[in-house]
Amino acid sequence: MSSAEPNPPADSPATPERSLNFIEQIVEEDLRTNRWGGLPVQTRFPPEPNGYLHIGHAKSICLNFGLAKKYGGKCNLRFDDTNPTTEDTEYVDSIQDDVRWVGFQWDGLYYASDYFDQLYLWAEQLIQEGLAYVDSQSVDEIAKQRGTSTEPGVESPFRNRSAGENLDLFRRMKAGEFPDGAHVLRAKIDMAQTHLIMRDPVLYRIRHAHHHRTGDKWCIYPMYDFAHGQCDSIEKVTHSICTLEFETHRRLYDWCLEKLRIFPSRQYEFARMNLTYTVMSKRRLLELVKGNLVSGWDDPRMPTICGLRRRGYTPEAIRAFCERIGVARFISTIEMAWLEDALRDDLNKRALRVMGVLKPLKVVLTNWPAGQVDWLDAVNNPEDESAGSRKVPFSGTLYVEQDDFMETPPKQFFRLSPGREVRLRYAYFITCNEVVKDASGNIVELRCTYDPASRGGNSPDGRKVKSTIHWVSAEHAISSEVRLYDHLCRQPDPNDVPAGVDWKTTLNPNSLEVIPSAKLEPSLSDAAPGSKFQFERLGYFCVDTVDSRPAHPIFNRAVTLKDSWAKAQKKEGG
RNA sequence: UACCCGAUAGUGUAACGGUAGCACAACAGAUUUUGGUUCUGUUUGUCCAGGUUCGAAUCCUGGUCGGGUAACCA
Repeated sequence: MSSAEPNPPADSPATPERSLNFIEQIVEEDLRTNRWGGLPVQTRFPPEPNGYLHIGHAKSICLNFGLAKKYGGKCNLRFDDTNPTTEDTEYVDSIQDDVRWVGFQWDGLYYASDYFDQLYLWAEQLIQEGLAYVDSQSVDEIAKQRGTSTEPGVESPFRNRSAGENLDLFRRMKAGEFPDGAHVLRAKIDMAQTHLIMRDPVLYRIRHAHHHRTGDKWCIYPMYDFAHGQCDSIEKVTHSICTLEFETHRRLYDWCLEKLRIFPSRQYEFARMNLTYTVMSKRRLLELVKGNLVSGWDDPRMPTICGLRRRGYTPEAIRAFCERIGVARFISTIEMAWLEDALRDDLNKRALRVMGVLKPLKVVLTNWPAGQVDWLDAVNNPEDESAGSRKVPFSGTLYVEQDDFMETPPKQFFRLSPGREVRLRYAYFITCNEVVKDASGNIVELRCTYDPASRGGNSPDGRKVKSTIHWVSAEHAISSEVRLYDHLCRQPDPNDVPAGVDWKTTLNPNSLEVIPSAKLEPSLSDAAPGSKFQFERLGYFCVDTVDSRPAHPIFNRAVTLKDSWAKAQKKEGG
């Protein structure tokens, strides 16, 4: 990870060979040509503290921090807090938590508001040099004069105020002499520019609002365009990476740095991503929270970092995902399967295996010695020998999954059915002899016999079974609430609705299924909040960090296991 | 509409004038005490039309389609 070796040997075990993304190419080119005169690569992650971070931000976090790490540079966390009316410390805290959780530590922690004094001085400088003026028109008037893409704008009648008058007015704006909206400071550029952003953009506006950090010190606040580039410049950011919608702003970004004659940070834009079966915009996420359509920002169905964390995602999986999706200038739609696959890939190697039955079907072993309990060895993780094994209790009354029994099975169904023998994982072969139904014909119990010689799961005579199913001992099982999560939206693109139809109609009504009392093996009774397990043959589950109580864990299903039987069935059913 | 940006298998992403590759998905098979994992194989692609060139995904021209911008938001 050190920058000492610009060209690590090909047999370096560090990271597998991957081609450079376009930003890495730029960085390497800059390094090669010594563009920054020996300055380290400096990046920054610049969230506005007005919402929670989501998986899209994770991409930016991994890019910015990853670049610094890869090239031996530094990355700052900087809050872009220039709009006091929408920002709050609640978000400042959550954002820091999330960045750390994703796995990065910033070099400097800054706020745009740290630089308000300097920014103000720069504004005065521009005024003095005739590059900015105070406009006393209303929002509407200014908007009207901006012109259109085809027609040039018209100059403000206040455009040619003297530097002295501008300075006086600007100082009085700062002093609080005017109400909101009375004046703005504008750059004096060119009202005929084809790039509308350059038609005398607003630099400062009056806002008599309490700021989460500077309190009531200021009543004028710089606009994004008059803050971001300068903040980058102050921090000697070499590569200022942002999303595509800021592309047109780059002209103004450069203009400010050039006119102020300060460190020439460069801005580069990459495409944000979309994820299938979910929404990502702050506005829509807020809609879900405010409308109580989810339980909060950290609802495990949310694509927020805290939601994914609560769901059971790991930082490693998130980072692997971000690495895999790449960086480009084309707005991509990533399949949710990629995210899920990244989690499975990580947890497969690390998660301990346990057995749990979600929808229990009682099995009585008719030849089991009454009252006997057998403690059987179960491997904790076949992918990791060092994870060891545990003892699981077995008795004459068990629960198996309802889905693992069919009275009249199709030919491809290998699991339990009348007259058929299957293996109980790590236990015995059992054969189903009788199906017990209630008055209305529902199957309520299976009566089976077990083969004592098959203890551990192998028959001495070498006979094979086509299937192994999971189970729990009825008298030893604990009952736990299990929450099964599915896609937030029912169609890949929630935006793909007819005009006038609310995207919320695409929400998946079955995105959460609560199982009040699943039957789980007893070792799970004291599972720690946040710990993750593979329930064999079902999926990866995480102990909920919010609602679990000591000795009463609640499990969230993070992701299912791949299930080729379910897939085949689904295909059959159309 | 104007300006800017983009377009490579189903989805992403490489190839930087010289054999279109990789991952995920899909499909088929092998292994398997998880219908998991792992392994092997297969299918599917350069938006269109011209031009330059021995040779074009790549360079040029025109078009098509998609996205962004037109806040006293960031």
